[in-house]
Amino acid sequence: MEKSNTRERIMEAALSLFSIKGYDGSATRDIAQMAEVNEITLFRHFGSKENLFREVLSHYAPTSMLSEKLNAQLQGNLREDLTLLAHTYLEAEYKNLDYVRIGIMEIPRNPSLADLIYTIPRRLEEHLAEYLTDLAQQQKIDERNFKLMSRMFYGQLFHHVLMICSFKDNAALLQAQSDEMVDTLVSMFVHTLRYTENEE
Amino acid sequence: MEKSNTRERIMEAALSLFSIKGYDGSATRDIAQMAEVNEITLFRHFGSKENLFREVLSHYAPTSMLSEKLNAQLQGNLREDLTLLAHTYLEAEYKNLDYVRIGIMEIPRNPSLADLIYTIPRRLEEHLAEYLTDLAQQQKIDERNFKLMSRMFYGQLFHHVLMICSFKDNAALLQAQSDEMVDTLVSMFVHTLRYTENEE
DNA sequence: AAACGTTGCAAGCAAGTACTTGCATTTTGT
DNA sequence: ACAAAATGCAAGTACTTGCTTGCAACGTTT
Repeated sequence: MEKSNTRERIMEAALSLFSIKGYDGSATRDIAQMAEVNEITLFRHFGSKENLFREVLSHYAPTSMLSEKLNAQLQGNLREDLTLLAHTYLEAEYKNLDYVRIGIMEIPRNPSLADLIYTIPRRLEEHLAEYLTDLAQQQKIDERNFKLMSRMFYGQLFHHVLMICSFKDNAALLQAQSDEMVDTLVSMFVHTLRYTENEE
Repeated sequence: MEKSNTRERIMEAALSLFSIKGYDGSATRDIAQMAEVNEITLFRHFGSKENLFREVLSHYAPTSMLSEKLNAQLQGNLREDLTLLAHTYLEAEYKNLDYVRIGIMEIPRNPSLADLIYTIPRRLEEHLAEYLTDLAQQQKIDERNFKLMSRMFYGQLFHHVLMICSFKDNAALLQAQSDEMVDTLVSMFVHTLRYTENEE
């Protein structure tokens, strides 16, 4: 095996550099050096810097089968389910911090990136909206604008991830407060939807 | 009067270009051209591109006397006050979209920028936390972690602004939904804090 | 051993970058 | 009206950028 991990090393270096210095700020020479590879090898593999950028994005793109996986685990208890959703989302995004930052930086240069970054939240939003609609039909919660509330739910979580991206120094501190934030967020939803916390 | 608005024009052009193409992506030539000024004039005024960048940031930095202004207008009615705070904040940030975008893009290049962008939210967070603490002492609302809740309040609003930055196309649509979002956000706080909506 | 694909090296090109110099021209303040 | 300050123009410097060419070394497969 071992068949040349060169390509992989280049892409990892590119992901890392792009996320720090942005597309324009990252020189192909520096990417190659970071990957411990000759610059020419980079071009032989990817043809152009723009190609490398695109391949990196698509390779590290969030697969987002999340909603399918989640459906199986939801129990019907609003508080527990929302907590599960929140933690699952945060965990997924923590692994993608570099990717998220690249997206945010390069959106103006390539607007279609916006759709890519927000792929996960988007799908999860729809998923949550459907879940809430179900609960409403069972008359367990009040009727509301569930699309909006779902967007707000994941918006709050995304904002938390963004803060961790932005303040790398205090990131540990913010991450430590994640649990309390999730608790509060979930509580707000539970209260607002007037969910009665019974067994069933 | 009229004493040469050249400097001003250059800074406006720089603000605009930086927010679209980022620091590295913006050529001094293009900035000068956009300002309808010779490139040399730019250097005579600012010395270097880096200097120009810094001057633009400090010049368009949010002054943020907001909290002082707001204190006078708060009535003691939680729902109305939160609504006022939210709309005031959103209005202020809408005017600073370029500034916000620059900050987000260039944070990795200059981490101290993070503090700058979040100046407004930070101060408002403290302000809101104090306000809620007051209400709690008057036993009008339940005791909670008000620092955290304040951060979440403005975090939600900031996220909304960020969406408008990112999706320039649907910006109008998102802006139209601002009011409903604020209503829902405020309602969540009112419900969660068990505020009894009486006269006083 | 032969053939092949992968990588490295030295050198360089064309274009773009921030920034400078010297001089002419316009605008402004007094 | 005159001096001073602000701006424009042409040309150019020193550097970086993405990217290419030609050739040699290495490892794997057959």
